[in-house]
Amino acid sequence: MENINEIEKKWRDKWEEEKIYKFNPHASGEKLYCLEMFSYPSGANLHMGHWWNYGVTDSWARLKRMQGYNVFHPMGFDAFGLPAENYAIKTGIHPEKSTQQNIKTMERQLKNIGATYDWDYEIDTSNPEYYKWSQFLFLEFYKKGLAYKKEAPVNWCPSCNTVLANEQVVSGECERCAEVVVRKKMSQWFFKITDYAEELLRDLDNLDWPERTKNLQRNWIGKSKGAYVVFKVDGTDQSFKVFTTRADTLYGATYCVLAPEHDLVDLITTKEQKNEVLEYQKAASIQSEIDRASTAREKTGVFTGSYAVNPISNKKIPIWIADYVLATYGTGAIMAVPAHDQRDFEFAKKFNLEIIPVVQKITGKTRENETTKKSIVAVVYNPKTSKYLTINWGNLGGRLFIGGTIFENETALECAIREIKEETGYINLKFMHQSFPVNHHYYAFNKDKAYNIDCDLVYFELIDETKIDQDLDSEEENNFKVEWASLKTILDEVKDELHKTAFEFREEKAYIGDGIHINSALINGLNEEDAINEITKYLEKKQIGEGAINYKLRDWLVSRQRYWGAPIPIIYCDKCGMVPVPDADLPVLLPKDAEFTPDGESPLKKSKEFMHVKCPVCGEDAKRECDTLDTFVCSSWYFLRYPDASNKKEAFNKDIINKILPVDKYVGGIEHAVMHLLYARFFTKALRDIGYLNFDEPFKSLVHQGIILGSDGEKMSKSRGNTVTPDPIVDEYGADILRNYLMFGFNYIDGGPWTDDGIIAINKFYNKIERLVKSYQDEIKEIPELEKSLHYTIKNVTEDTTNFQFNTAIARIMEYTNILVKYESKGIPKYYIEQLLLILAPFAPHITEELWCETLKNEFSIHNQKYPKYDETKLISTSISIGVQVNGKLRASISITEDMSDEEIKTLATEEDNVKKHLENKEIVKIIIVPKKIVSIVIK
RNA sequence: GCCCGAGUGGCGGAACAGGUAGACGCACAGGACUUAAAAUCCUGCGAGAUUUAAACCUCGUGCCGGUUCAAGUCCGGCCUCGGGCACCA
Repeated sequence: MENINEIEKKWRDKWEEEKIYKFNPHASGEKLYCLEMFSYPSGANLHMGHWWNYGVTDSWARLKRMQGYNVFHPMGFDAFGLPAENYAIKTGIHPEKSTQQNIKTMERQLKNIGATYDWDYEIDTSNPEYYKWSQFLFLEFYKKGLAYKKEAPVNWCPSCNTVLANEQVVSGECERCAEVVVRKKMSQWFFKITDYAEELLRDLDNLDWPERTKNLQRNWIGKSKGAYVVFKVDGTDQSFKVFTTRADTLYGATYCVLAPEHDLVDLITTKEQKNEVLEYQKAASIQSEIDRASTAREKTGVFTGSYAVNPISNKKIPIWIADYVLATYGTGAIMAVPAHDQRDFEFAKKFNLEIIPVVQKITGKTRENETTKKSIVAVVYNPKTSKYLTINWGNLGGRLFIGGTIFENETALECAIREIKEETGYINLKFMHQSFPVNHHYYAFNKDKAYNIDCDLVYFELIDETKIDQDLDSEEENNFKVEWASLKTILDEVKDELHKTAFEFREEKAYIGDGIHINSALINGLNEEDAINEITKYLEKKQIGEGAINYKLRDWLVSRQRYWGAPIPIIYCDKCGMVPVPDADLPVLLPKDAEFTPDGESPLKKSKEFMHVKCPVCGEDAKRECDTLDTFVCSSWYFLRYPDASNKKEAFNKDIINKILPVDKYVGGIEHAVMHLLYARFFTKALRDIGYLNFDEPFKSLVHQGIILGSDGEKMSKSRGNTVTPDPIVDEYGADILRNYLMFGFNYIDGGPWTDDGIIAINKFYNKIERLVKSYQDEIKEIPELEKSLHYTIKNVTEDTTNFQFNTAIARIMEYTNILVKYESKGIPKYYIEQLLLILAPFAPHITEELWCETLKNEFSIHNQKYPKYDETKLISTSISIGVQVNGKLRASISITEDMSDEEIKTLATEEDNVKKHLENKEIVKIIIVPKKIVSIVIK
């Protein structure tokens, strides 16, 4: 289109002037709250991601709007945050100034998209009118005990000079700047999100959210079921609680481990161990999270000198401290069961602690009247050839390792050596280790006997090939071959469950599977589930433990040592202690004169005027809290403010928001899965409980747009130099063309690498439409082909757009357009042109408005028209082409009518030349007719 | 290690509930119009065999197997890539 930029501007001005997108809460039509995640007002122009998120979702909202929904579609800015502050440090320009400038720029840019936002509801989280209410809600939480201050080990980002929430630490690095996070003990503000762990988890089930996002949250909340067990410290009054998911293994707990930060450590460490313990604690405290969390690292730890008492076996067991136990999960202390936990196993091996197996793996099937005996399976490895010694029994039992029955007065090891010698002749063996025994059940056909055997697994390495004669009995003599087998051969050919287990256990490790309990007086013979129940019952009866649930989710750390955020409205008074700022004194304004020097201290602390305050209770001199709120706090409730954005008396009016919320469609990136999206859910639930809201979830339906990558398939970034800016495209082709290209060229959920190729195609498509519109005829005439195609198009475009499948929606419009082209020379009745424009209106708001008003001379505005509806009866075709399969292979296609009987269809299908050919000399077994889909003929 | 998601032409991507794989478009090739080019329009376009040509045939949705008249789609076992969590007791 000529002068596209002018045309687009003309209509945007007109829309604004006529206020056609003004939201009226009282208008008729079902309410529909469509929201895109708001963005940070960066100084630069909009990037492709903004167009992708905002432009495309706007088309969705437009379609709903034309369908008669009363759509609420606001926009605003998440304006607090580090970039503005860092910019201030660099340039000396105050964050407020740069932020306001950026917001101006961005508003202008956003308007160029041509979206349906009602700017009267705009939000700026850095505006005192807004953050006053962020502070108010903080105090509401404080008054309900949902906000508290606590000294705790917290995540510190040395580059951002502030603490971070757990959610903002990504693989041990700062989410924002990728600096390695360190652990610091500090007094900080938290929100009690953990109170809602269970509800946050449970309510996920009923949300119309992408499954993977729900999974991310489930994972993050990390529920696990288990039990608390109390351990007494031997010879003292002290005791400590541990959390375990395997209470059934309590008899196997041979030591305990406390986190180095555990409060009890100082109290129970003996004099002799004091130095070592202190040193270890110090070393642990300066470690980065990455180092500490590495599973690859060798286990370290120190003995405290004290002993605990195993509450069920009453055995004295040593108490150690080790950094593989985390202070922040469970109780910060564990009972160690080295036989059945890999970490404990590694630790016990290294420090020579006792290992007692209490769960025995079962292989084979149990039968009645079993004879018990003891036996071994021996695995011999030849390191020179990397092969294992096996016996190939052929049809009698396949490939096995060496097995045999233990004689009286013989140990498992002796038995293994004897059997290897007898069966294979090898005598120079190095004993490696013996693993936990297995309980094996089998039936011997030759003896007609069932066995229940206790089987020890013994492992050797071959020293050399020295061999003596085998000592075989007559039965064995001709029935097996001794063979060295490779790893692959063993994995392929050893089928026996016991021998497979023997091979699996060749590496020394803990056995974490199910089985029957042994060495466990109360629960011997039980499986894991029953044993856990029994032990939990026992603990509860004796009042030394109880069933319990634990979550990985930690409380949300909300205070930040930065300037550009909402000040935390708390006052510290020597006399009265911690005092909330009275509601009437809100907002606590950010001081203009703060210094931003990033030295780890809160900048607000340096403003004397700010810090100094009179205590609201006693009137004495007091000090303000100098930390600010995490920007995620401000973005956790913005969707509640939008519908009542200019309310000066309250954060939001209950009646208004309970009508417009929850958000019906929320669109934004998946990167917020366990930050914003989790926090917002928490806020909603907390505010519901405080009495403000009557709904449980903020976002009923959620869509994540994929990511538009650079043409190299990598994420767009300045440093990679692969960014594509929208501006030149908008200048050349206009906003509608860019929006449509984004919709058509990618799957919205997937995104993908950018290419320029398709833009010209979309431009051509709209040129074609412009030409078609100009060729309209005033006559009124129904053209059956167009009629059918039109309704098919309406149906598909409506459905696909509703599902965010814009690419296929546009494909269907292209099909309709291609059919219109066929009629171009004959002249197309105006009706079919109008319908085309109406269908297109949500996708190309400017172009369709221009053609609607200027070319067709219709009344302004196309966007106030009703979206076309399809008529099911128009979709019925006189004839349908369906396939004919013979034995599953497509052989022909036939044309049928809706009213044809099955018999007629059969006749038609079998008389098709090519079908006939395939039926020659064959017998028809059956013919399956799937209505309107396919005919399938089965022959013999 | 655990939990997700994805693998379809040269490319972006379609295929709704197991029913004619490759819609729509890009790129490419051929043609029409034109003095010429652009624009536009028409035709072809998964691979292979055969053929003067067409019909037609075989193979084909990461790999191996299974269920079914029929599998991109369902089931079992892998491979590769991407994402999340990760010493969570």
